[in-house]
Amino acid sequence: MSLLYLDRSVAYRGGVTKPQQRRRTAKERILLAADDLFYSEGIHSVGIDRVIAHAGVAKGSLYYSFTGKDELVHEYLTHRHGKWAERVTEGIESHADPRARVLAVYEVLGALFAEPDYRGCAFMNAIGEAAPDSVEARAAMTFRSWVHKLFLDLATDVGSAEPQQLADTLVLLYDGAVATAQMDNAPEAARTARRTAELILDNAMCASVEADANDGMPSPLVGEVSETG
Amino acid sequence: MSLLYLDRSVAYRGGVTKPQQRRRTAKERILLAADDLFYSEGIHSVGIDRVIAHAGVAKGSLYYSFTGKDELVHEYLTHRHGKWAERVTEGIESHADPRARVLAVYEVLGALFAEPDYRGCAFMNAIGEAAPDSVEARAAMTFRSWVHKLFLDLATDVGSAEPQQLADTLVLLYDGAVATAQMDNAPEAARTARRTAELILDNAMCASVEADANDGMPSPLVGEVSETG
DNA sequence: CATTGTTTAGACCGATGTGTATAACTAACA
DNA sequence: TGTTAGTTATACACATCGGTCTAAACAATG
Repeated sequence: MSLLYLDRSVAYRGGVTKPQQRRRTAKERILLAADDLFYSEGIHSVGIDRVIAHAGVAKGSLYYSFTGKDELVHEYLTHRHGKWAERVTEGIESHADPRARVLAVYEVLGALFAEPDYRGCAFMNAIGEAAPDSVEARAAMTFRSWVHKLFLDLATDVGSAEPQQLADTLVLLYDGAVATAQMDNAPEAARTARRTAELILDNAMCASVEADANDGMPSPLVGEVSETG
Repeated sequence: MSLLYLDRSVAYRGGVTKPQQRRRTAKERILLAADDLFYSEGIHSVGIDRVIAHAGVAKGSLYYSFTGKDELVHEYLTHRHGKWAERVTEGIESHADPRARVLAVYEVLGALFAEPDYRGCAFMNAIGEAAPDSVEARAAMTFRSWVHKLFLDLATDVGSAEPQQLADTLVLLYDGAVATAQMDNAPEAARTARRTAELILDNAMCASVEADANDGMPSPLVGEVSETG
């Protein structure tokens, strides 16, 4: 099939002036295909034969570009992480008010949930089918660190008295929205999370004011709760 | 190995007077092994050879008791559903006050998260690695219906003005706790969820009172929120 | 005792899994 | 022009997958 190669030659040269038009590298196409299939069907459910078929690429190209499926999985997850972080950051940076910046995260979530092929958090899904010390688990840990830092920074900027506690709650609302949206196919979970976040923010502010006024007396929000477990 | 059969004969007879001591049926042991392995390592990651080895049972016994892996997966999930529903119901029924009954769910969650082998929601994990129209997806739908009915009933009993909206939020907190606890290995997520639920309940009650007082004016909780997605 | 339902061990099947090997071709570049 | 990196097609090795089959042993019951 010299036609394919002709196509490719055009693509390679075009990269200098119009990089977005060039034919994708085999590695890129493999990663795109893996992203598509792993996310929509699960990592263990998709064999490399499916991946290369979907990418329109020879098996040799996969093992030329990646050491094996593990590395492909790792790059799939880091790719997901990067794209999502970029998207969330964009949403946050479009607002100046600290409170609006917090709520922006749930609005980005809402947009994500509305996408027809939304199938939950890639890291959550990956962890659910992987061993504790796997590539998936490690990538998920990195992702979670990012999530926590994100919300802790936002909670700090918002001026909460207990930024860590506020951040924990915001993370919980984030995870809840993600999980509910997936399991119930319910994009409106983002709204529910956002609405609850507003309530939490109001109360966190209120609590800090109360704490100032009450001279250190623990507010209801901060007070210890009896837990059975 | 006649020893094995001797063992089994003792077990079978003992069933009448001391049913808890009898040797388990092959089917029971298979289901237990499947429950253990599927939950801790994922369904696709565990082959039937692993299951029968873990159960200490011959392969023929599996296909004598189940039509195939699909049926085993189905029974694994319905078994999980039943056990969890029982546990939650117990926790709820130990309280009379409607508000305490709601919070009891998050206390049961806290106890679950504290178990050393907690690895998230079996249905969430199953869905994450399964096709949209699979056995897993169907079992998950049934489970989710139960979850929603649970919280809608609780929200109604608590006397909220908008029980459906309250229920949606409680479900989101439930899912958030489950997901956060798994991904961060953070059992304290149950507390965070419980604390937030208390806040929501206060506000829901407050809102209904306000609604009565304000003669139909929408309270902040009920008001529409601008959503981007 | 004979029957019936349950369980075992193990051989076996075809399909699919990841990964390797080879030989040829293309494209870019020195 | 020759070299090298990237890519293709294909065959193959080897393990594991879900599942079938058989022959035999055991257990409970009538």
